[in-house]
Amino acid sequence: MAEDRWTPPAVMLAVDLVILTLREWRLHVLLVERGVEPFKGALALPGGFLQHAEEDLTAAAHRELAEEAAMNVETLHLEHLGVYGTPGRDPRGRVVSVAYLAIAPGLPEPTAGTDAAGARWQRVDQVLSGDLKLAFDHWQIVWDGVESARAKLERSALATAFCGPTFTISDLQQVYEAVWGISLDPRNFYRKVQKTSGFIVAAGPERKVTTGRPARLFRAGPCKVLNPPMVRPVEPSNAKGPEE
Amino acid sequence: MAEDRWTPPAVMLAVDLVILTLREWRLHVLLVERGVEPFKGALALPGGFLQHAEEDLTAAAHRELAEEAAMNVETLHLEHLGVYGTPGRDPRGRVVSVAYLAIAPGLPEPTAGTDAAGARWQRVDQVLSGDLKLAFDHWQIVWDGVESARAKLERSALATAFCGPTFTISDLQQVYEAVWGISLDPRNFYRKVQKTSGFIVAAGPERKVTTGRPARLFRAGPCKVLNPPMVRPVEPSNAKGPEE
DNA sequence: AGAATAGTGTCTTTAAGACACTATTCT
DNA sequence: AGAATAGTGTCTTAAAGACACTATTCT
Repeated sequence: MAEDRWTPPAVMLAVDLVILTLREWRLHVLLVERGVEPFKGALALPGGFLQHAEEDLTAAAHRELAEEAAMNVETLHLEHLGVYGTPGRDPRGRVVSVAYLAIAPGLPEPTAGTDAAGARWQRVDQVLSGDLKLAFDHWQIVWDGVESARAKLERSALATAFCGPTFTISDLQQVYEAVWGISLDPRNFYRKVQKTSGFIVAAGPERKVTTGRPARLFRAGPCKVLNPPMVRPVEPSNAKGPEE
Repeated sequence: MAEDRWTPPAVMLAVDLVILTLREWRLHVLLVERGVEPFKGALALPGGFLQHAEEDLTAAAHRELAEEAAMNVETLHLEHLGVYGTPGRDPRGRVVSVAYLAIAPGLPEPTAGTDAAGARWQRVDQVLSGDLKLAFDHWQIVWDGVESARAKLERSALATAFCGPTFTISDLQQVYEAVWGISLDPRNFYRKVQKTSGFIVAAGPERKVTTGRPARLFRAGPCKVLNPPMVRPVEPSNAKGPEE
């Protein structure tokens, strides 16, 4: 350990991206078909190695997104999700991957980039159920990303980011229902979001193009932290201890 | 980008450890005095480079803890805290550091290890206030670790882990007060913890060695997730949006 | 008129916040 | 007796859960 002139071992550093969006009221994740070995042809998260030793991690993440999915979304807010570095997770050697999470409204249809044979949106439920197999440990990364997104809806005003610039209250409710995978009472939901000051603000008396009574439109409000938080109904397990 | 035989750049990977404990009802963090350049002599978090390319990250974290603080705490549960990889954060080159967080009850007094001139507990408030300067970006890492610990107290039964095997309710209250840095109403606290099923369980009719009425002892219960969570009083800022 | 969707009101229950009092040990 | 700490009870208020009804547009 205290050898002279010892230099630390080098590892390969990669970034992986969990990009979540809502399409047809279902949560989707951006996946690419790998164009190179290993796992050539398999589905995987967009991502890749750092390009040079001084590249910033988030810069690498944005670059990979552009390269593999031709998505030049500079405004996309990437957030640290976790580190995946178990030895043996990548057959090419020791690869430590830093995962980032982004959540956004209807993103454009991606197109194939240089390193991937194709990029497309896949339903998250099909990934998590195992119907779609992913390369490496990417199933775990997607799981962690979805869990993180679900938790964020509780305390942050993130749900509005899933909608367009303006939206109706039932649009917003459908975001919660799609991400949480449950259904909510519309009456209690209306009350809750309207009394959470700064969550949503009216966006003019516009109307909407459907049958039935037209809905009022809203925009995201200035309040970014929901207090009190939205409550996610608890699944029966572990709500009560097995005491008594 | 699509060069043949291109190999990714190597980076140096380090681990850093935020070990939090409670001593004299104040939150303390384990710091070492650096024995080598850079920042020789300065205070820093325990941590260091991976030893070999196949070392597991958590294994490296435990090894550094043993080396730098002579703390062989195999049972210590380390949890991923974040990644700190801004280019330039380490004068030796591109170093990406993975930070881990551990929270534990009265840990032993550390002793100096091989790579550090000394290891000791420092009060977290003195670090966060800037009275104690830390090497690298370790101030930020400590901040993130403390924030994470504060948030964990809300939804998890972690606070019991700060106490010994048995504890009184006011012991537990003091954990919350020390970590959150506020004071709580003992009557409401009693009610809350007692009605949170599975949080604490009675540990016999034992008594305690102080003046005044002896207190009942409890042990940590089986319930790991607090539902509903403990509520942390909100600081006045951002509780309300600036609307209306 | 009737279908379809939007929006509001009320009652109940749970739990937090703010209080004051009783209980048990010690010297 | 009095000091010191432990523990309980009550009232009020905020907010979630569970309901049924009214409102506005379309065909």
